Amino acid sequence: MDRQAGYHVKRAQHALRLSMDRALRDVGLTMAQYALLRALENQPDASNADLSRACFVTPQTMIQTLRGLETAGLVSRRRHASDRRVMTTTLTASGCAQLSAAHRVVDALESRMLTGIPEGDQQQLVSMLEAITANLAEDPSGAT
Amino acid sequence: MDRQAGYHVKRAQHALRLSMDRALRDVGLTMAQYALLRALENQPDASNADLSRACFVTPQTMIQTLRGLETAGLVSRRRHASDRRVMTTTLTASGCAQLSAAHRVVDALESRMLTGIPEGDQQQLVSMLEAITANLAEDPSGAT
DNA sequence: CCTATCTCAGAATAACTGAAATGC
DNA sequence: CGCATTTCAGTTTTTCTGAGATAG
Repeated sequence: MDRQAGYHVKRAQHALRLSMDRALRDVGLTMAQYALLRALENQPDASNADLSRACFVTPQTMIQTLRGLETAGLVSRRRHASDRRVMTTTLTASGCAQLSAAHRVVDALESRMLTGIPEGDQQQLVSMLEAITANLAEDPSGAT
Repeated sequence: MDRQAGYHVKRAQHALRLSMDRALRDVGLTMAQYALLRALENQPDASNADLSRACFVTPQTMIQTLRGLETAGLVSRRRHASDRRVMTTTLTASGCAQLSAAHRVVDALESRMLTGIPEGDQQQLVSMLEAITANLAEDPSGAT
């Protein structure tokens, strides 16, 4: 009867990813791009290092996404005022608009996803998922 | 306050995947190989087509995993008795042993993952994840 | 003839590791 | 000097799409 929860987490995430990919494609964004824009919304003027930490990818991976969005005109980058190592990133007007459009389709998807689950249960779901993530993060491989 | 549940599903699955990869590496299996072996345990003598459906990948993807396990001697394949198109796959003794070892580390991981979550809540978690998966599967793109 | 299965081959993806330049 | 940030370059991994052979 064991070995169920992990399977269902994977199943749910797989279904979510497929739906997200499809929904975001209509808006012209990939998952990685959307994640970046969301991170930037939460943390304006973030650096590449900030964004890669927020999205759990390496800076080398993040910068490719970043360049794609810069080329597309959704973000712009400039040198940090006081720390000249850093390139800060900001949403352009066009990027804001595209993010809003993405939010609409993602909110609709999230709403569909949670259909039939009472509000209180949804909060408990989030709590349990947070607990799972925290439990798994406790490194058992010995990084002191 | 919205757009939370999807994020947490992704976070949890990401943490789970990292932990699973590490745990299974000690046993000498990849996630894809473990998924295949589990599917085969649930459905002995499955065909490539069966396994690919069970694991939600294409037959072309599955056959590569299958060949890897065949070369490693964990599964063996032979022609189906009555339908000569089909190649059935079975666990070898070595495959059974390796799957058992994998079950041990995965069960331990699952147990760690669910630390502090009461039994009843765990069942509710599974129920909600099933609901989420079902809700997302309802195709809104117009396939009749 | 239509459908399902298996499999070869090539391509696109998405992430990684290594390494080097710059600045605090 | 040690550390953080950015970025170039190369690689690995995973999965996919296309195509074709075989069989029910």
